[in-house]
Formats: sequence, C-alpha cells, structure tokens
Amino acid sequence: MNLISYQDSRPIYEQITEKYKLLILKGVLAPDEQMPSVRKLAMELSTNPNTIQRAYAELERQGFLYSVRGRGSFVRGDTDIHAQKRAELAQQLSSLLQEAREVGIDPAALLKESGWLEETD
Amino acid sequence: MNLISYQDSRPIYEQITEKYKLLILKGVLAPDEQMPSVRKLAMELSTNPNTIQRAYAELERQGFLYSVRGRGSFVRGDTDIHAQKRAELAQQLSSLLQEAREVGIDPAALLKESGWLEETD
Amino acid sequence: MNLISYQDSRPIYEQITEKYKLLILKGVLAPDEQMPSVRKLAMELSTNPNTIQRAYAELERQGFLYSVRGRGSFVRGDTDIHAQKRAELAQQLSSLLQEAREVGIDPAALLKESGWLEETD
Amino acid sequence: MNLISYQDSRPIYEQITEKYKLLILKGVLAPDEQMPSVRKLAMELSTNPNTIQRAYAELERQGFLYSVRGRGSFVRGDTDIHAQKRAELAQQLSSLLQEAREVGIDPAALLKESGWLEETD
DNA sequence: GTGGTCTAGACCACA
DNA sequence: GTGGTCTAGACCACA
Repeated sequence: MNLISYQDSRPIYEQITEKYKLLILKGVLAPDEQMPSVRKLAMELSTNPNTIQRAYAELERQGFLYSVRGRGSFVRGDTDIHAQKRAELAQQLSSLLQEAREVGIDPAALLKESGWLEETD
Repeated sequence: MNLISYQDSRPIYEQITEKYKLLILKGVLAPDEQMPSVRKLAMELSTNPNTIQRAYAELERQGFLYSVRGRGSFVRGDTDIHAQKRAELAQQLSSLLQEAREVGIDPAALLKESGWLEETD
Repeated sequence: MNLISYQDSRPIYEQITEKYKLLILKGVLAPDEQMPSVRKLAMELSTNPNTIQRAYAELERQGFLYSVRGRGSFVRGDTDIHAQKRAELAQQLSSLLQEAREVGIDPAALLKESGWLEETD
Repeated sequence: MNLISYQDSRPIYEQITEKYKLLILKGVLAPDEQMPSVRKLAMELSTNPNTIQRAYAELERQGFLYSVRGRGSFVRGDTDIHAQKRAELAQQLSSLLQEAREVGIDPAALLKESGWLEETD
C-alpha cells in the first residue's frame, strides 16, 4: 500500500492523515481496530517517527483516532465523522458552483459534464 | 480594492494571482487592457515588487497575461481561458463526486444540502 | 462496573484512582471495608497487576486506603478525607474565579450560565 | 518575563500556549500586533524552535494567532475568543460544582469559601 | 513494547 | 529575515 508520494506537493504528514481518514470513513478500518504503531509505520513508509506522530495527532484531534500511552492508537468508533465529512463536502461543492457562476459558467451544465446529473434526475 | 489579506493563509503572490484570474474571467478587465506596472501595484498593496513580479509571471504562464518588453503587461484576449477554467472546475467537481461516492455519501443529497438542486431541475 | 475507558486520555492507573476516590467519598465503600486484591481486580479489569498496584499505592499515599501486610488493602475511616477534598475543590473554584476576573468575565454571569445560580440564592 | 517552569508537569509547549492565551485574552497583546519570531522566542526562553513552533501552531489552531510565511506571526483580532473562553470556564465551573454535590459537599458553602458569593449577592 | 515531548539542526518557500 | 516540514535520536511515562 503506497500511502505517500514525494511528487505530491502536500507535506507527508498531511498525505498520511488524508489516506487514513478515507480508510476509516470507508470502513476499511473498523472501530477500535488497532493502528500500526508509530515506529512500525515509520519503518514501513521509510519516514521519521515524528512525522507519523504528527499525522496521528492530527487524526486524533479530528476525532478519527484515540491513542493510549503504553498501548497504542485505535480507530474511534462512536463519533459522527460521516456527518462531519458530509458538511465539508457540501461546503466545497457550494463554493465550487459559486465560483463557476461568478465567471459566467452555467453550474447545471458543469454538473452534467462531471457525470453528476444522472444522480439527481 | 483590497486584493490581499494577511489573515489569509495562502501566500500573497497566490492571492494576487487568484484575484486577477477572477477579474479577467469575469470580464472586469478587458482583453489587451494594460495591467498596472509591477512597481505601481507593489506600492499600492504595500508589498514587495518581487511578489508582484511572481504573480504576473504565474498569470503569464497560465495564459492570462502577455508582456511586452519595455511597455508592460496586458490582459490576453480570452482565447481559451474560459474553456480552461471550465475544464478545471469540471475536474474538481468530478473528483468531489468521486470522493463522496467512496465514503458512501449520496451526491444528490449533497447537492440539495448546498442549496443548488433548484438549479439542476 | 466499568471502571476504565480506553477512550479516556488519562492513564489507566489514574482513572482507577479517581473512581475509587469518588466511591469512598460518596460512602459507597465503608470505612475498614476490604478492597479487592490487586490480582483479582487486575483480572476483572483485564489490565496489568502493576497498574492496579500503582493505583492502590496512590490511594494509600492520599490517605484513602491503608494496607496490612499479608491481609490486603482497606478503606480508611473517613478521618479527614472530606475536609481534604473540600479544600481541594475550594482551591480549584478560587483559581477559576481568579482566571475569569483576569480576562474580564463576570463571575456571577458565569454561575448563571452554568445553571447554578438558583443554588446560591 | 518567566513564561515557563521546569517544575511544572505540563509540557513546555503547553505552558507557552496557555501564557499567551491569557495575554491575548487580557488584551495585553493587541490585535494584529506582531508576536516574537519563533527563533527569537526560542532563544529568549532557551528552548528549541520546534517547541515554540508547536505552541504557535496550537495558538493558531485555536484562533488566537495567524501566521504569514516569510513575515511572522500576529495576534488575531476579530474572533470570538472571549465567548469561547467563557463557555470553557462555565463548563469547568459546572462540572466542579457537580463533583462537589456528588461527594455530599454543599456547592453554595463552597462558593462562599472561595469568596465567590459577594459577587452574586 | 507503546505513545508523547524535546533537542539539534537541515532545508524549503516566501517577503 | 520569516514560518513550515522533516530527519535523527534521546528520554519519559505507562502497560
């Protein structure tokens, strides 16, 4: 599993954060499942433990993980991660269509081009 | 016209680039209209001429400006910048849709939440 | 009785310590009542005996327990643990009040917001 | 100004974060005032720039600062930091009085001991 | 073994 | 000059 790309302009810790957010949202990682340890994942991705630490800290802050000193890091279950993600996407969608309108592009046409409209009809 | 905000996390040169892209796409700046000189704009925004230079270079690279040595920079006739922008937005929209699908969120519901569904009916 | 939560950020030994402090202060555990043995409690909570040991040591240090070699640990008669707890809470309350004042927040309004003013009238 | 104490059990970055939060809430630091640079403050406190970086990142995340690459870090003005702090204090107050009640201590008496009651009468 | 904090120091983008 | 990211490696508390 190639989690990170050095071509990607985003920092490594952010790439890792995003990948794991997706894995958790998709349900690939189950609630209370144990994450790889900071050191182990650092070895696997040939990166520094500090970088993994930062990614995990961010995931914890956003409610995707909880970590227990001396035991490990675990996938959080209960939270409303999905609602959170949904609001985020709705927000992005809204500003995207807003921008289209500003430069005189018809949002509906744009939606059709993206293959969105089948969904909404 | 307050083009830049220091509260904004994006670098200043990028803020300027984006603002001018929008102005050109909206038609506020007409084709072949002359841009303010680097020095003048730097003064106006009380920023460094290097920063303006960089923004103009980026705008030129993306096809929004052309520069004439000894005379200044000018807005390009809207050859295909609209098509370009349209493609860009369609692309972003498509990957948003993709991401929603991956985490099991119904795109149609998302559209409704953004208050845009009326547009597409 | 679920004494510990792995979601909780505090170390396990501290969670156990706090739970038992409350149980003793509330009078759920009577003076001179025998505590479960270290090994037994460790089994019940499926945790490490070292961890329980540490919690008991802390409870003893704070005057909530006393241990008899070869017999076990017992709840201390509530000599002054209530006075102690009371002083502790008063202290915390006082510094809270202090902090509110420092940043210009009216303590009385704060009390009202917490839904506690009825108590003090 | 002695911002940090090695006696304090809290990590250094957290001590710094808290100190600056207070300074900003009290109005000692005015909106848009420039913070000392990461490197300079690190020298002053004889600590590592990374540690300061972390404190500033936390302050930024909580809405107390904004930082501009190449220019520096600045005190944020607009936000509702006070409302935020107020909610936080109200919450702490509430759970403190709740705890008192649980162990059979009269909250009103406690308030009086802390010198709180003059405020509410 | 686990995660959390910190130092020392490099290199980058940006102004 | 400024902040942001990262490596290498130490030491701590905890289980």
